[in-house]
Amino acid sequence: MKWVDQETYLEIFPPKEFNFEECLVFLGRSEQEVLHQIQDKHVLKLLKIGQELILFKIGGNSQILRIEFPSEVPSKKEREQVANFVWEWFDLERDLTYFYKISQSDKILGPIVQKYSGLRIMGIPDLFEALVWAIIGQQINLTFAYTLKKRFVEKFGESITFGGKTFWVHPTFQKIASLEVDDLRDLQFTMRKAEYVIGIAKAMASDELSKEALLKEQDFQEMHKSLTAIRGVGAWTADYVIMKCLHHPAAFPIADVGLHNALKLQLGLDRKPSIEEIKEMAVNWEGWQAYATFYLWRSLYEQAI
DNA sequence: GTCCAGGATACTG
DNA sequence: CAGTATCATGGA
Repeated sequence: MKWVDQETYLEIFPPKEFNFEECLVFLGRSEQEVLHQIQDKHVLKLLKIGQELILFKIGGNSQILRIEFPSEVPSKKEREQVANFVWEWFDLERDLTYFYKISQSDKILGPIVQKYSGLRIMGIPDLFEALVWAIIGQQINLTFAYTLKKRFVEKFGESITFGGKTFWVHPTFQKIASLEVDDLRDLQFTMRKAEYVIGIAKAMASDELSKEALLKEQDFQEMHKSLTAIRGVGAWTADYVIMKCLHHPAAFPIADVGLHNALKLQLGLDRKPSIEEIKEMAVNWEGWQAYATFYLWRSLYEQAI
């Protein structure tokens, strides 16, 4: 991680192939997002480190990210954790050279990689948050998924209010582990989704499930197997979490409806491609399926504007 | 009113 | 073991 602690603010130096504005576009895709806010080309986010709630604001360009603390400057140790979080959130450890190289000769990826050059997979570093978001999003439209997430966060998360705006952190698994199914059904979770989310919270509270343990597995197949062993986590959810939280670039949520729609649009098809057809399109994406998927999602978002 | 949503599981034959 | 029903609600 390349960064400098300037005491009252931080500077982070991303690798090449980075475009802050492209990342901002993705972060700003929903009006209903509650876990960060976009204001005047800056992102504001609240993070809980230990017992402290830390509000920070990111601005920048392709060369540098500058992180400020509008409310209160945290301790040196906390500042380092904020820098670590941002580094992971923007997937800055990843070298995209090879992805861009294989994209050049790819009919599908070529145009979109050029168009959205510098976009990085915006992650969900918190495992519980990643799993909950994936489960909420199963088989419902994204607008409704955001509505459910907002209710969930505002009911069980923590917040601070600063400058007339309220900032939220995602509920902890410790808190959700103590809930009953009806607590989530009240928010219009389905019975099954309520059970899945509470079950996962309990597994994490008892340390049967943790990000550290999953990352130690090192092998993509093993991670996938461990995740799909969890009730409520099928292949799509496992790939989504491996992509957004465990940062494995070969994760491929191939059954994703958004992916299907993006491919249909890019190729001008009159129907969505089949799984088999997608496998053929993706032969040259080997090792980079997660980035291919993320860029295709990005192409879909622009269409919605 | 109809169809489909960033799927997964339980049930059925 | 493969196909089918069910979940539950919103948006187009």
